[in-house]
This record gives sequence, C-alpha cells and structure tokens, in this order.
Amino acid sequence: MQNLLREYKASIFHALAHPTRVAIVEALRDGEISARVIQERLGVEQANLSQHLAILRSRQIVANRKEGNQVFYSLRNKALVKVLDMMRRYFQAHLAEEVQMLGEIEAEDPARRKERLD
Amino acid sequence: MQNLLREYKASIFHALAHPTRVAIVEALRDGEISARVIQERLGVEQANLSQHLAILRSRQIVANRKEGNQVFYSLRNKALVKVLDMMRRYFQAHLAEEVQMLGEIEAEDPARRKERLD
DNA sequence: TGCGAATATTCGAAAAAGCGAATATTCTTA
DNA sequence: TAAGAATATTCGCTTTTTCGAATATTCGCA
Repeated sequence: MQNLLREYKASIFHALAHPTRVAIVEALRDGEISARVIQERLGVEQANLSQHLAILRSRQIVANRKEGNQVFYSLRNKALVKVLDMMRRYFQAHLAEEVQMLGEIEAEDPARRKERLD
Repeated sequence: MQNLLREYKASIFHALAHPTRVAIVEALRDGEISARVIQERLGVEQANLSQHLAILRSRQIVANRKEGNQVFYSLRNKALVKVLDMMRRYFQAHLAEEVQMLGEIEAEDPARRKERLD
C-alpha cells in the first residue's frame, strides 16, 4: 500500500513531466478552455495535443466537458493547484540559484522576472 | 523563454516521476542518510539506486556529502516533502472518490483505513 | 601495499514515451 | 443527407528510460 501510494505520486509527476503538459495545466489555471484554444495557444499539432490531453485525462488531472462540437478542459482538483503553487515556489528558489550560478542574471527588471516565473 | 521555464519545470517533475525516486525523497525527509541505508531501506539493486540518485543529483534535488567510505544524501529543499504530503491527501481524495464510485466502501473501520494510507 | 566495503559508471537489451501522418468519430449546419 | 469543423485514435518509427550485470573508483584498515 505504501508502494501503491508512491506509484501514484510518481504517476502524477510523470503526467506533468513534459513541457507541453506543463503548458496545458498552466493554460487551465484560470478556468476551462476548449482544446482548440489550447492548441492555438501552444502551437502544437492537433494530434499531439490530443495525446497529451489523453494522458492528463487518464491520470484524472483534467476533466473534459463536451459541448456541441467542442470539448472544454479544466483542472479537476484544486489540491493540484496547491501542489503546483508549492512547486512554483520551489522552482523560483532553485532557478534563481542556478541562474545566478550561471551568471546570467545581470540586472534584470525584477517585476518582469517574477512574471516570467508564473 | 517561457518555454525554457516549462522545460525546467518538466525536468523537475520528470526527476520525481519514478516510484523509487519518490521513495528516496521520502527516505530523506528526516535528514541525511547514507546511500547504503537508502538501499537497504528500499531493497533495490545497488547500481539501480546509484542511477536514480544520479538523476536526483543532476536535477539538484539532493545534495551529497562524502565522508570516508560513505556518501550521505540529503534534500536540498524541504518544500518537496510538503509537496509529497499534499499529494498523499490528493491521493486519498481520489481514492475515496473512486472507491465510492465502485461501491466498495461499505463500513470499513475508519482508523484502519487511515493507517493503510499513511 | 593490498583487500574489502561503499559507491559510481558503463554497457546492452527491453520497455516505454513521443511524434506526425493518416484515419475515425461526432457534431453542426447547409 | 453531405460537407466540414473539432477532437480522438491508430500506426509506424525514433528516442529515451530503465534495468541488472559487469566493471571502475575511492577509501579505510590489516
């Protein structure tokens, strides 16, 4: 059972372990949108987006609602948003550190940097 | 640039997207321990553990400190522990939902169920 | 110095993930 | 009912991941 839980956690991470899927989840942050809109926003192939959506669906990360011709996607669980928020802080902390290590930071507008991390 | 950030996020998720690596992070939650102890605790092959540790190292998720013959690993950021704890609750919620959907719940001792999920 | 313990790396094979092209399905509307 | 839009699925193919076996490295100690 301990194992089952770990496999579950890993499977959620796995579902998020692709830039396109990260982008999808971020696109859904502010509410549901149609697959078409997601596709346009991300600029990926239709089939490819559909495949990624299928993965997120299979992990129960997104819900889909059919309306006529279109399918609207949304995040299924607010807890996940909290997880993502927590990870966002993690990313900020580490990115700052790593970027600094690479010496690439050099007097950037802090407001813009923050925005980039959202 | 937005893309670069998404790739970074995905790479962190990816690093955590394996049950063994989740188990490693959990094993480190109370402080540093040696690779040997991790291996014993998880019951995996030595080479395999070392490979997983290399992945966590490369993503800067763990730090390692050499002391004589041994190497002690630790979490670079405790926030991950919170993330994992949150995911446990997330898991419980989903499991509860699914179990309920299957109608398999039927008066189980709540204390035992909670324990099983820890 | 040389042996043994702890850890890391390399290698080859098997499994899984990712992609675009083609095709299928489901609606809407003419 | 046929055309067309939106979405999903299937199919090969390539790339990546994962594993254990074998090997290398590093350190402490007899």
